[in-house]
Amino acid sequence: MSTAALQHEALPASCARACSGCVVREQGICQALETPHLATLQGASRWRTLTAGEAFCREGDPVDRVASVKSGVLRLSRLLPDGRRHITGFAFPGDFIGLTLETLHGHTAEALGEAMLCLMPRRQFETMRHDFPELDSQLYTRAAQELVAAREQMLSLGRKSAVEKVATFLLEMSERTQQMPLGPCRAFLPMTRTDMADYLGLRLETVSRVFSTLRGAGLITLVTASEVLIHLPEVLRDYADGV
Amino acid sequence: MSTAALQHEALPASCARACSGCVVREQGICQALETPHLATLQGASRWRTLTAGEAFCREGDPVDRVASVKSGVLRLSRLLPDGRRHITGFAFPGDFIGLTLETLHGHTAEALGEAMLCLMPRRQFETMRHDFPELDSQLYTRAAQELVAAREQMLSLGRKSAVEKVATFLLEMSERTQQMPLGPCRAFLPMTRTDMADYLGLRLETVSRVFSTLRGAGLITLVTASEVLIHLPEVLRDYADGV
DNA sequence: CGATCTGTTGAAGTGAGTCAATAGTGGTGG
DNA sequence: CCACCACTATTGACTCACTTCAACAGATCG
Repeated sequence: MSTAALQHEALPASCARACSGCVVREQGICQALETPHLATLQGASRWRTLTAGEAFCREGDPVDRVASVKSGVLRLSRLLPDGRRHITGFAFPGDFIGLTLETLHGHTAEALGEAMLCLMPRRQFETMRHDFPELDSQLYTRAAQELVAAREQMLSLGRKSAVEKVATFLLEMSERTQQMPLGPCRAFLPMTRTDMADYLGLRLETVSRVFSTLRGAGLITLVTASEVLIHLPEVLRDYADGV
Repeated sequence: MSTAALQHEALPASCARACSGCVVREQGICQALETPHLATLQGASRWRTLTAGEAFCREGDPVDRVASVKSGVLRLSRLLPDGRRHITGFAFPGDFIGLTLETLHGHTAEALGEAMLCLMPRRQFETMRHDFPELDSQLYTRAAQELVAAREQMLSLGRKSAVEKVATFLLEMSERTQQMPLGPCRAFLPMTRTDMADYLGLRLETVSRVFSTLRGAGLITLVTASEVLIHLPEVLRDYADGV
């Protein structure tokens, strides 16, 4: 995944529309389709750009389109009646929205910055699943991965301290956004402190305090509020596991 | 699901072994297979009885068999290095173990009481997935459901109070174990207070205190420590959602 | 350059945790 | 049949990690 895709720098116009040249072709669920079938996919899909904060869907909306993230990042959230919010996850380029087969959206999906989606009507999605059974195999694999990630997050939410949660989160974000495997480990944080808090089951002040603690311990440096250098990933890993 | 299956009363010998007469045929993933294919399934699968506390697999074990729960209940848990435990979920009759396609088990699966599993070697499972693509469709559907449940649990772990967590849990257990839709709502709790606590991100003392609170509020009665009558399910629902 | 949003830090409060004592419950064998 | 033991659940008193409330500091932008 490129920094360009993450931060939604304009995609080259030359590859626009063509599924064969799609920037997330390798990561997307559409990778399951043989090249000859891409024409079908291409005919069924449309692009849409979301501005910062704009919602692709809201909790309770009927699911009439599924989507693949081409660039940018979305936050997936749920609300309790009194307004408490929980962020279930973040959708990065290559991630698929609509995996859960619900008829009503279980989550609100909002763009953190500018983002681009590749959309397909749900009806057409179901038709393609029917016509190309290899899609279900791909969707299953993806759902299984999401399930593993969800359970990892449950462990964090249920049994980890604030420091452990934030350390875990930084390593997770570093894995999902890193483009330079060598050199100092870097994490790009496209979300606010409130978003992180709602993802980790903490308050924004607590997240901020933990950042300061980790900074004080020499484990990280905040280049900007949304970019972190991880100096000692192994030690941070120990923090994350409570060692 | 019958009380017999939940509590693992002996299954009738007459239907033993035959997939066509399997007690969880309607719930299991094998429902995707047409009756003529059941012979293949039957040849590949074996039964195994677990005694109370016995493990089907431990975290880190290689996944060399997948399993379908025929009777009894299993707890699926993970450990942090210092011994803190989190229970990710409970597997009831009809549930499938091995959905996540990992090569190493991410969880320990232990029987709460006596339990019976229908086992299949992983290799054979992969062969069947290849030979019968409709299985992947079924597995995908199941994984999608599990994902929805996992995200619901994340909301609970991340943003709900102790009372809300326990109320949510009681309603969930009532749904999964109830056999009498009419009359007073009943929940069977085959796990200990410690198990509930490790599932909800609480301590066993807190779970116990919340039970007393709900009892005091007239919402529930504890018939035994592991059987609850829910007198006012709608009010309990409000408690669960923090209303 | 002021307005607004986001992030940081401090001081005080609280929900759940910890430690500890007691009370049920179920199984075993004398 | 009941006395005993081991295990599980309940309840109380005290503590603490995280929250809440509040003030302030940076960043971003029209």
